[in-house]
Amino acid sequence: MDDETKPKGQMSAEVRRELLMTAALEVMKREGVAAASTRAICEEAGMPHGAFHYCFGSKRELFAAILRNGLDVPLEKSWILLSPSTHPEDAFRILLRGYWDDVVADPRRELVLSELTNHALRDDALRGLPAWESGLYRERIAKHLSELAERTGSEVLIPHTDLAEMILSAILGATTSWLSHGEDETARRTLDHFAGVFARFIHPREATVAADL
Amino acid sequence: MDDETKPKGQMSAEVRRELLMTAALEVMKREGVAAASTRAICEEAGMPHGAFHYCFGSKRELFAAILRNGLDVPLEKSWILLSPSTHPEDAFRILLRGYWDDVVADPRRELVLSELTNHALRDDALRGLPAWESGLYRERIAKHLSELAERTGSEVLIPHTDLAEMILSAILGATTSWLSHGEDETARRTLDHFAGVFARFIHPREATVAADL
DNA sequence: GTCTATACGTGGATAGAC
DNA sequence: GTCTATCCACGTATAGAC
Repeated sequence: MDDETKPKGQMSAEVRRELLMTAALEVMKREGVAAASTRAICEEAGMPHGAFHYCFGSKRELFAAILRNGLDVPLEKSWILLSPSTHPEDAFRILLRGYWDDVVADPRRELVLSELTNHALRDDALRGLPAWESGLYRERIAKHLSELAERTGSEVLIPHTDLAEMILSAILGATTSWLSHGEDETARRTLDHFAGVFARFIHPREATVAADL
Repeated sequence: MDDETKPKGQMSAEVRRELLMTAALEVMKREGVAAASTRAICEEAGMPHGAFHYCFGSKRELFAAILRNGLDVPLEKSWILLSPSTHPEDAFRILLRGYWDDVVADPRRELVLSELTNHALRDDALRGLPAWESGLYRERIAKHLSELAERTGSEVLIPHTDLAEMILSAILGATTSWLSHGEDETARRTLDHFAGVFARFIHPREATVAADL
């Protein structure tokens, strides 16, 4: 039962940091980022309040750790679902629906993501993290677009990063809007519309060109 | 100079409420919603702290008043710019660029809008306001779409509210993404791409149909 | 390393003087 | 109506006992 060699309820600061981070996210989802005080987080983690400050130098460090860890892995899973034979028309629909499944599976998470991003943007020491994360996602999507185009022998009509940013914006916007109005069906329909739109940016390459191989 | 009949620095509670609301927005833009304490707001407005609680019963009431007042008037101005002869192709570009001009004219405002919405979503007494505002905007856009279609003798290929929601999502998403990465050119390009996309949902009606009139 | 106790500031809200 | 003084809960962070 005891996978630690330490005598009592002792555990490495490393483990404690993990516990505090997950506890923090739990509190944030339940009561909001503003309510996630160091006291509330420690209580959630079952630790005394004093534990906090020998795991993290300050609350800001905890925020930085959470943001750096990456909160969501948008789309990453769903790209894998695409088989080489998948039509671009269907590809984006599968992709956005996969994303939406993740959202409805844990809706509060999206609100936390927005709150955390806003929080970071207001803090000089954290302001860089949203930009970094945003760029990371865009690059990933752009890379997947290249692979998709190559696999299906198609070409993307605009720069890959442009389409990636559009996809990111559409996802983000539909989700944000849904947080406000709460209409599941509307969000689903909006994403489906966008899927159709994005597919039109993927154009099958001429057969004659393919023959060059 | 004195447009008040009251003897001293006296002013109606009505006026004070207005002053507090604008002061609150000022503080929020400068330091964030979280930093907008009743004390900070009163200081900004040049009032003593005690003034707050005979203008608003609670801080929540101030938030409700601000949210109900409507923070942004998205697109509303720009629709007017469209002349009857404007091609749908150009219409959306004019529209989204007009929106973006407003954003860059006062960038902090968008961050505040996001913060305020998140705040409201966490408060049982305020949760309804974002939904109400969201629905209002969608309706307005849908109405303008109808007018645009009628004026140009075109038809919209999907339900007007569907396209309205897409426009709203695209705007919201592009703005939110821009708040993170801060790249003005990227945002502008993204919105232009979306403008082109939306135009394809507007289809000129058959000349033969128009002849029916 | 671990945790208790505490320091110190700030928040929203109110009582009561003017 | 207007404002001062104050209450009390809660925030981050630290000092120091174990």
